[in-house]
Amino acid sequence: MNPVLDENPLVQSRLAKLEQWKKQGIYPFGQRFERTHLAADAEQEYSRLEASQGPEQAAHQLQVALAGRIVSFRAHGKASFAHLQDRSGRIQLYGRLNELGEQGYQDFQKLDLGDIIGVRGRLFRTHRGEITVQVDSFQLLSKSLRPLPEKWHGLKDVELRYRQRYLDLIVNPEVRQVFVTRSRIIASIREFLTARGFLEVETPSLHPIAGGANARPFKTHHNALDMDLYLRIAPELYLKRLIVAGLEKVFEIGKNFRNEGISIKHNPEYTSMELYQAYADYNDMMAITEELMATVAEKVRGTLKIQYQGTEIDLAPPWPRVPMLEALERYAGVRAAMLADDEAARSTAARLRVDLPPNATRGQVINELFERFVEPKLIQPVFITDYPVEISPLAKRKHSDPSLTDRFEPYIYGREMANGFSELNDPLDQRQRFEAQLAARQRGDEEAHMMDEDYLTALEYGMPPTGGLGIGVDRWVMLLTDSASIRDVILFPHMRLREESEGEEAPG
RNA sequence: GGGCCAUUAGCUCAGGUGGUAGAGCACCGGACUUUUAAUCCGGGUGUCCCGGGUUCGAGUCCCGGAUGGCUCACCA
Repeated sequence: MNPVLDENPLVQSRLAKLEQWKKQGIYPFGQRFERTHLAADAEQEYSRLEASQGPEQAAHQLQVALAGRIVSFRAHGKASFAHLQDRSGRIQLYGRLNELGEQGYQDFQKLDLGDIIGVRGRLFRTHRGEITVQVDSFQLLSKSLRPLPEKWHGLKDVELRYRQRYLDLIVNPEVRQVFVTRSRIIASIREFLTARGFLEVETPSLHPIAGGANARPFKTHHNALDMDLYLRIAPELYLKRLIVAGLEKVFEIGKNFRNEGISIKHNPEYTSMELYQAYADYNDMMAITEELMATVAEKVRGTLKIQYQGTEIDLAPPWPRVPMLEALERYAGVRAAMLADDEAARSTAARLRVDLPPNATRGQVINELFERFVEPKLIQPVFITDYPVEISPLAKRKHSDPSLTDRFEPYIYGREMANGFSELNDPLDQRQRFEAQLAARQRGDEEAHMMDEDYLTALEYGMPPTGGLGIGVDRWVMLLTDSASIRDVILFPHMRLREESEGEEAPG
């Protein structure tokens, strides 16, 4: 990434060619070009022609106009081969002196890897069997001034791949495939939900109060209003206002922003899908979760048995439902009796050498023990249910045990994939929960909720019993594209700013 | 933020114990009208991440810093 364009000799030679084109009266950053085919369509149509008319008859019959980037070039004296890449793939070009003429062929040889051209020609099949465009004419549509990464090894440097994703996408076809799959996943989600009567909505990203999740927000400022705002950490509380409004079935796919660490599983901005359904509960949400995830997997992978990082995951519903306390006993040997109250829970944690704040509640202990001992073991899809009320400030209490909630999270490959519950619609209980969160905040928990009076007002008008669900789309895409890092499924993952090369920091 | 590792040509990478920087691709010049990682002949194009230090001499050793990867902590 040399900011000074003309220092690099490779760039120098391309700039020289640029001048040559200009001298010939050809502006090297051209106009629109009318294509007749994409590379893949041209190949397909030619194959059909061969099948119907026979290979000899088909040759040089099909006229095409294609456009794309030159990604390989093999000169053979008075004839040259190249590959042209467009969004559908690559097709070979064959340019000869015979068709192009003296000047045309000279120009053809002046092309550099990376140049973007439009070609017109006729298809034929070479001796080696590759469908190829015999180029009759071409025009330079955009001159490339920088050399592309290596053609055989591609671009490996992870930092360059993320920082200059366009290069990654040009030279690494499997990367392009990941993002095509990502797009298909999101399209499938929309299709699935709209077919079931859900309304897609868009709620604000700038929140006066960051709510709907336990997370640290980014802060920003509105100048004209002279008002601090937060980038949303979840759309939840706005979507539930829409349930109060009577929209009944809504969903939103969008970005959340969390001011927290970056890791293989975390990007500061990430995509979530949240849905809310009036008159439903968390059992309905589990059903919709497994059905949605299975349907999308089937659509993009063609199977419910997918490979992830060498492990087979079977997404076929129904997935088992296991209450959290039961999971703790089954996977960690911790019985519910050992977690009877705050005191007992803390001493159990101490015995298991799990560090917790001295005033940790029973719910926090349960959550901590679960994450530590159970989560990594949940490889095949499973719903963990009945989360402690202390860590679920927006979920409805269980009828049978008010210390727990009607909440679930599906786990796959040891990862939390989603979060859903029967929504708390009792405004009085909700106020108490917020107050408990405020108390936690005062004790230094920066991720605890803020008081949201406006949301409470909405609840006070009456919200129907509602099931809600949030899915982390990026992690889902990781699973379905067998990607190890969240950065491999985000086009431009967050990267630190490069240090300016001038030595601005004081020596010693 | 802590720990470990990495950073050498446009790209992919080599460079025991300190002694004038290398290969493949790409690029430049030449040959070649069905090649495909084309081939053949000739050419190395460099801020060895940055800044100090040790040394007669540093890509290599020491210190500090930057960026990235993995990992731990926090989170989805």
